[in-house]
Amino acid sequence: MEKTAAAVASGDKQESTDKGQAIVDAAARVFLEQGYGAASMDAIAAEAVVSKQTVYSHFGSKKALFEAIIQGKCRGLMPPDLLKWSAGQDHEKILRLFAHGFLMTILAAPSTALFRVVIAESVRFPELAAIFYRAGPATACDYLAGYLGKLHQAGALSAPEPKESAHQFFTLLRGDLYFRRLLNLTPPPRSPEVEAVVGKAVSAFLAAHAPG
Amino acid sequence: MEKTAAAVASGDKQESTDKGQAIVDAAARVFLEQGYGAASMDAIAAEAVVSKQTVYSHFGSKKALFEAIIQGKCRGLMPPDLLKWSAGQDHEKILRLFAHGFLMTILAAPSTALFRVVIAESVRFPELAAIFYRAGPATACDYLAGYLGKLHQAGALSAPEPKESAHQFFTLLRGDLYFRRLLNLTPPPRSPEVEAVVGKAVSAFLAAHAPG
DNA sequence: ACTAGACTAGACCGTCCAGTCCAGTTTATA
DNA sequence: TATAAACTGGACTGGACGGTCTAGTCTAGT
Repeated sequence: MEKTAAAVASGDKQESTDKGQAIVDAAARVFLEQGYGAASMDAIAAEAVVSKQTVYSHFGSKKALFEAIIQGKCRGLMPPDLLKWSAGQDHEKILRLFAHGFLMTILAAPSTALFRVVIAESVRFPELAAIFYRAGPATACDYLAGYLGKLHQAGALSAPEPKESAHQFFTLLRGDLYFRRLLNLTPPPRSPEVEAVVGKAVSAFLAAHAPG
Repeated sequence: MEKTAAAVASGDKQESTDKGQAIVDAAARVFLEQGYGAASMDAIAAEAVVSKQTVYSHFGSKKALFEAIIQGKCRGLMPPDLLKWSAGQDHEKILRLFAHGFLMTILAAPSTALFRVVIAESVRFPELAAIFYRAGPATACDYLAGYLGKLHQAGALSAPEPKESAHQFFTLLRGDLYFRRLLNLTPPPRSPEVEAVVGKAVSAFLAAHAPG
């Protein structure tokens, strides 16, 4: 019972037990694949190879389980190493590398599945949408804005409002390919296709931020 | 019975009868508000002030009704007059006007509601996602590409690949505001906020397409 | 050996929903 | 006015689902 209460109260805690982790994994799979409404607790229990009662012991309700899963997935949205770059290098190259990693991440199946579910449930679960935004786009934007601010000070490019510029950078990356991906009209792209998008986006961004 | 068969066979036909139209309107409201799964046929019948049997006489099943509604909504996605512009004017001003109208349309409640539902059901109803894409983004893109092609020939800006450029224009418009709107984190914006987005987007676009 | 607590399998309850059926009523047309 | 079609309203079926309950098993610590 201790575990139950703890898990329900603070979704932050990692489910340490085998069963708990199995439930989390299974629920993530089922929810991201089928959405909140279509996912059944029976299906999740079966997927976790666990009795339904065990699911309810760990997470008191379908809603609580869903919120815990989505919050957990949001936490892992942005790979932290993606935003590490050393100063004093060719900034165009760095931007390209960063953009490539970012796009490959958000175009991959897990990210799009999560995004679709969050959008679909943004009316029923407004907090989850906010958590998603903060953990994903907002975080990435903050990091990039810091870097752009340094570039601006160094005179490498003109970005007097780094946050605005960072938003525009990500906006350029979320182009038609991302749009079609969201609508499930195209499978996760390979690196070369992403490279093409990155090239055009970075060029346009630098053109719009030419120094002087 | 004639109407029934016809309506089911070809979703293209307009529901001309009062009841038929009432069902279409009600279903659109309920589906866009609640999504496919959460919408019940009883609720739709009640909303249309019609018996459930009448709903089933016009549209044979929930799936058929949903597809007809979404297809109909997609058809009206892009206001046709939005893309009419006369030649020989200040092209920056024209682009701004066009962008403003486009953004106001896609940020309004009906468009975002439709988009959310289409994304949510893009796995269960892949054809609907394709129809949406063709009727909305693809159509708008084609029109703009035509205009950009003329501007390129006239030397007003450099757009050797008008379709690519058109995509980039729309991409710039679908910025952070659009993103937050999708996630239901912000209400439909007023004209001034949209104007600010348009200003930055058009500036960046023109900078990246400077002639010569 | 005893005990506490996690776990299982599955029956079970109440609810909701897609879709059917039907007896009776309205409406338009000939 | 006669007739056919559209429509109504509500009962009904069959099944799914969220959530609860119970009887009993397994395991670890004492």
